[in-house]
Amino acid sequence: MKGISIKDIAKQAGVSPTTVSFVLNGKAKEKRISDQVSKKIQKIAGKLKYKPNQLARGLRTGKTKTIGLIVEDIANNFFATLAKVVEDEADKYGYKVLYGSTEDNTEKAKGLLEVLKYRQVDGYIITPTKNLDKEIEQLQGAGKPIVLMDRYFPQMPSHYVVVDNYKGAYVATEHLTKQGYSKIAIVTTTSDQVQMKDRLQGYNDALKAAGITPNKTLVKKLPFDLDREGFNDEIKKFLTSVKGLDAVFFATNYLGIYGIESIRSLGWTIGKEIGVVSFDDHDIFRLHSPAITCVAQPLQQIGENLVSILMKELNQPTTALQQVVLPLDLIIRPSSLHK
Amino acid sequence: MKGISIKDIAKQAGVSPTTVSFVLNGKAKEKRISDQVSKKIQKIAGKLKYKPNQLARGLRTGKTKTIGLIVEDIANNFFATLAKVVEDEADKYGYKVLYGSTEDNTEKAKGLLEVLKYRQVDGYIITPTKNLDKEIEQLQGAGKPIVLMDRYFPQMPSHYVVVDNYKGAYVATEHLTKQGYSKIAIVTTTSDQVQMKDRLQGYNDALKAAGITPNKTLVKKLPFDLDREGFNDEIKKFLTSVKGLDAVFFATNYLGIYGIESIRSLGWTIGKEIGVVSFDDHDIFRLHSPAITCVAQPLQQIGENLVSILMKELNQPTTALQQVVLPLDLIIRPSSLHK
DNA sequence: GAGTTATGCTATATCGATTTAGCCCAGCGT
DNA sequence: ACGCTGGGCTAAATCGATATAGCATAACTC
Repeated sequence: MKGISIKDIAKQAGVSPTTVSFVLNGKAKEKRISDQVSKKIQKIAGKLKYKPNQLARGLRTGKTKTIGLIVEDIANNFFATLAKVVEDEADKYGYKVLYGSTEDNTEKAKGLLEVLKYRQVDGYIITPTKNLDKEIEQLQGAGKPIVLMDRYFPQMPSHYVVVDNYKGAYVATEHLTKQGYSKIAIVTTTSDQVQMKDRLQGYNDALKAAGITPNKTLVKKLPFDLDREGFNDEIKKFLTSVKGLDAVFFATNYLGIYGIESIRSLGWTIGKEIGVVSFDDHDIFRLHSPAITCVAQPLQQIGENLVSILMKELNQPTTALQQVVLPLDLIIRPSSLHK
Repeated sequence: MKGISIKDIAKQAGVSPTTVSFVLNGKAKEKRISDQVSKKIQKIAGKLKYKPNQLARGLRTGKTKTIGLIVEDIANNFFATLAKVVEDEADKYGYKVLYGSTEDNTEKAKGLLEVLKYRQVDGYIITPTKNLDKEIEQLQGAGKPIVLMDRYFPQMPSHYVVVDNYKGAYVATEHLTKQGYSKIAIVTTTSDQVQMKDRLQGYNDALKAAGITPNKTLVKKLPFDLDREGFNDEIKKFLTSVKGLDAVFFATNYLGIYGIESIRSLGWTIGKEIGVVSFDDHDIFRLHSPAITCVAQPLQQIGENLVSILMKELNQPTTALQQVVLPLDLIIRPSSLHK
């Protein structure tokens, strides 16, 4: 039970494998194969349910019809949902997806790139970790299409699809100031990559615009690799250390989730004693009591853009960089309204 | 920049590609290659960072070191987390994973199997949809190792890893009865696959054991393909239609999530007016106020078992069926304590 | 009717690895 | 000196598809 090959069809049709290949690749006209033979081959191929062996084809053509998707953490709701969008979109073009999670670890990311490379994926969608620019440039140099997501390297030209992190954070913070909150903290990551920098900058600028002077003691940066308890401990320690704190902005969805948990275990009432806003939407934020205000990312759009750019590059590489910055939505909920 | 091939190494070492292949595949001794040559080849391969082209190797050997993972919905927390475990475990054996979501749709599942088949994956981990048994049997007949997860076909022999759904549902329901709830509804899916049947059976039997007669008007079955609004409408309609209802058991995590949302939009207080228990744990259940009692699945264990069984079958196919039923944990939280 | 062009198809090399069959040489026995 | 054994290595076939070069035969030109 090894599957039908092009030879089987050739034999049945009484022609050469070459002819079969031409016909099945739509080159019948171009290669001057008669309609008669052409139809006969089509019919036999249909009857035998012939599917070309992708390995053989890939070996010969160098195209595997596979794309590599590298995310931070596939178990995270944001990336999982995005992965599904990417998978669905890629499928429309006949591409399959190989995934991998970096856990925000550059060594793991390098390993993933290595594996995907020798599996000959045609193109990459990458959520880069810090310092991954060297490897990415190498791949680009090798002519592999790459689209970055969620973040990019400002000093390195590349295609990317990101969201307007600066404005998202600005609007979220501005919303808090307008609600009357004035001692507003931010809990963010230690990452100094562009997306987090922008969010911090948006937060700072919104404060200034409201006449509030940003204060370093109101900024807490946490590493990615803590466990749940670690996050909760750090957040609690931080929140209790700030005197007069009346609101917090969590800069990622997982920080928001840990943040809620921490605040609750401190016995504080969200929306009363402390205003809360988080980056990224999540079922939890919608269902929490009170529901949590957030800056939602347009997942469907991000995924569509990623795949469509990659496909364009796969089919007709251009020199023009495609850089998409999508707008964010502030979804206002009770967690930030009761000052 | 096409990557190093075995020929490049052969040329540099002044030997034939055959020799290189033998050495790099650990057959040096067996094929009587001298230590001298062997070491030289190793060294050159290391220096050039040689990675075998998986396509070529796959074409020749029929092994792609890739497994196909078919889940119900990769965007669902349960499957996403499991996917990550599977990915990590598979990686330990040098395998990569190709994913796909069925959306509980048999046609989509068939399509996925088709694609994975002609991508020559070595083995499959499948969350089967209804009526997928024919296709699965065919694959088994073709000698492809398959491990089913989450559910299986009772009439069809196969390897599988599932949880003790019957007992899980039994314990959850029993817990409710012990807390004094007596009019206990269940919201489950229309699926008549074994996992849902078992859960329903566990629910029914626990009621009987508590001296309560199961009542069909307390059972609501919903299809998979509703949207959020559809689920909420149906659940609300159902819950309000039952007179004297004092508790609900939601048979999957997404039903639990929609259920919470529905109950809240009805203005009922969970844990007071209505007891709630759900299958599967989820951050939402932990963080909800009140937190939701649930039957948690051992994700790590499930993933480890799936991969280890598959690897065993890949390396030394046996006739012995490996069927693992893992125990579940009832995590008691306030949503079911205040009768 | 010799030379040219078009038509319709095929033989063969190729992608990069693995695998089978077997060559060549040295050493040994008799 | 002849045959035999075993050590050390390689040529060539193979996996399945695609790409290149080219071979017949028919048709057309003048």
